[in-house]
Amino acid sequence: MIKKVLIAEDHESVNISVEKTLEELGMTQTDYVYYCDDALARIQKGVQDDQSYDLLITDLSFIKDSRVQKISGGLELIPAVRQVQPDLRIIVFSVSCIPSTIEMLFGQSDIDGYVCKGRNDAKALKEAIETVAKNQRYFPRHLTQKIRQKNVHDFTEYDIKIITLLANGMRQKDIPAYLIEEGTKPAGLSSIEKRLNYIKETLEFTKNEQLIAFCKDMGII
Amino acid sequence: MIKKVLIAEDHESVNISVEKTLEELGMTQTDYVYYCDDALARIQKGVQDDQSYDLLITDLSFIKDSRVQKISGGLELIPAVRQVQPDLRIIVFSVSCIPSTIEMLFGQSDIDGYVCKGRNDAKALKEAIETVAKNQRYFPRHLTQKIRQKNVHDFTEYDIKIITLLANGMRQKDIPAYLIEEGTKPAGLSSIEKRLNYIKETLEFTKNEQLIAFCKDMGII
DNA sequence: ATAATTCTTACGGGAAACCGTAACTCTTCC
DNA sequence: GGAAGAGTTACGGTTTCCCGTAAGAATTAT
Repeated sequence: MIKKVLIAEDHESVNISVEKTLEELGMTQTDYVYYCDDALARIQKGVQDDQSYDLLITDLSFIKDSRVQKISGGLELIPAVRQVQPDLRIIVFSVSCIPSTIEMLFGQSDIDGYVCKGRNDAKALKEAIETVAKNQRYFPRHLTQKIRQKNVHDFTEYDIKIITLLANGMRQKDIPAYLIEEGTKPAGLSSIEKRLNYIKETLEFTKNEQLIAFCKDMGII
Repeated sequence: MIKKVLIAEDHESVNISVEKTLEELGMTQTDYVYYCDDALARIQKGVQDDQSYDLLITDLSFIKDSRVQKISGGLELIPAVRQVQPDLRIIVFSVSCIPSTIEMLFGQSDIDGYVCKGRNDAKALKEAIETVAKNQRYFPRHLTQKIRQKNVHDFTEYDIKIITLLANGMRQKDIPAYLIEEGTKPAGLSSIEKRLNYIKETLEFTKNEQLIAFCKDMGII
């Protein structure tokens, strides 16, 4: 039974409608926070006071502003929360729809639901909450297909690291030194080239610029 | 006096809270659409039936899906709408917060308000609607400062065209031919290089990849 | 332990991008 | 009409990136 819900979402407008959805489901005991640090603090307090939350609905990306935060986004928040309250149910509510990230969240962080923001997201969120309330997992329908069809490249952490470096303006030839410094392998320039080529080939891209644009669109970086 | 309002916004969850905000302001005659083409059609119909809208609240970026659209986003929708109904009030409600785009919208398209999605966006939107109802313009407060400081490069249409081509995977050396075909000037490779260099220099970027990433972040392309 | 396989790296030729300079064209002003 | 100036383009040298091949290292199997 879900009673106490915490919403972690920086967009007030989204917050409002999530709250409304919860109301419609008869869940009136809702709190909302605009920052990840606040979310973790609330959950910690809930556990301490023996009034722990039943469900966390969280975004992944949070806008940075003047308030400096330890936790910068949902991807960091979720593991932190898991440590504090392992039995908390978690639904992720985000614009980004990257199969590999979603799979990772279900696998590693054991989240209970994922809803992509977009057309019909409110209905989907409602469904998700209802499903999770029944102790089931909610997996975005259209994604089960997407994950099957492997024409979409599955970005590994390594891929994301390289692409991020490029997007930050690092020259390809300088990346090996950086990776060695960081202890990431493989670090050879050829390996990096090869990997980038492979990614571009599978996605039928010709240039790095195109890849960067794609990754930004997909919310991968 | 604002009575009839159209909301063009692809995220259902945002739509719901915008509607709620309008309700709180006593505006119950609201329609909402998830696609730009629908928005234009509704406005056209309103004008024809002599039941035109008083206010349009629109997002800028719309997710592409299976439904093919003529108008892909708010930046195209707004001028099209202006042609159909020049006196319509327009408030843009978007995540992207690029001073030059906002200035352009106020200047060229004569919009009445701009609200950035984020923390407190619902309150800001409410303020904006109230302000516009009083026949005043609503300009995001924190942006007046940002626009003053000109360290941010002002992207021209030409810039955006080139950068978009790069992001689509076109090789730099192939761009001149394309621009000549299109009738855009200057088309020389040197001019393109020079312009890209200038942009990168002012933004203190080193590589095209970085520029693409930046433009995607800012919603410029 | 050795062979086979896979993964990683090094190297080199060629293409593209980068960058400065100089020539060219077009407007503007006298 | 001619000169000055800004804007555009052409060209050449350098760097970086691209891409294929082959050598080397690590892992697994025999």
